[in-house]
Amino acid sequence: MENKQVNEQTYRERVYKIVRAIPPGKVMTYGQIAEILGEGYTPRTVGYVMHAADTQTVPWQRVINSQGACSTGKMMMPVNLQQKMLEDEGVKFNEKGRCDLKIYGWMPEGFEETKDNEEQPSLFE
DNA sequence: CTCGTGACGGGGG
DNA sequence: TCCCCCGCCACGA
Repeated sequence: MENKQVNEQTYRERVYKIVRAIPPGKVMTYGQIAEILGEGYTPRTVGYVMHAADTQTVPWQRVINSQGACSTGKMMMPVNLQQKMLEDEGVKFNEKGRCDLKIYGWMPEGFEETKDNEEQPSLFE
């Protein structure tokens, strides 16, 4: 392709692509996404990117912080909105507004912590 | 070009 | 468990 813009996914779109792949009832953390995308990405920047996400085409509610809680705060809408949307998908939160990442946490195939397996380049890079 | 900001994370007390 | 501090990097002013 001569037009590089087409082939070159923008910094943000790489994040969105992963978010769109998260199945309902599952969640991912900012740090996890940053780690999958590799160098150049940090939890901070992933959050920044999510801030500008198109809420109509990206399941933004499935991205939460490493504590298992919604970090949306009160900046955009009722804090409960994100949590409520997730609960509607079957994610259970405790009184402190946290869910169990060991249960609801999700990762694209081929990334399962690579215990004794080598690192896989990634299907999202 | 520089500066500040932010949907974060992890370590330490 | 909670609170504080520091590092991280894209992006707008």
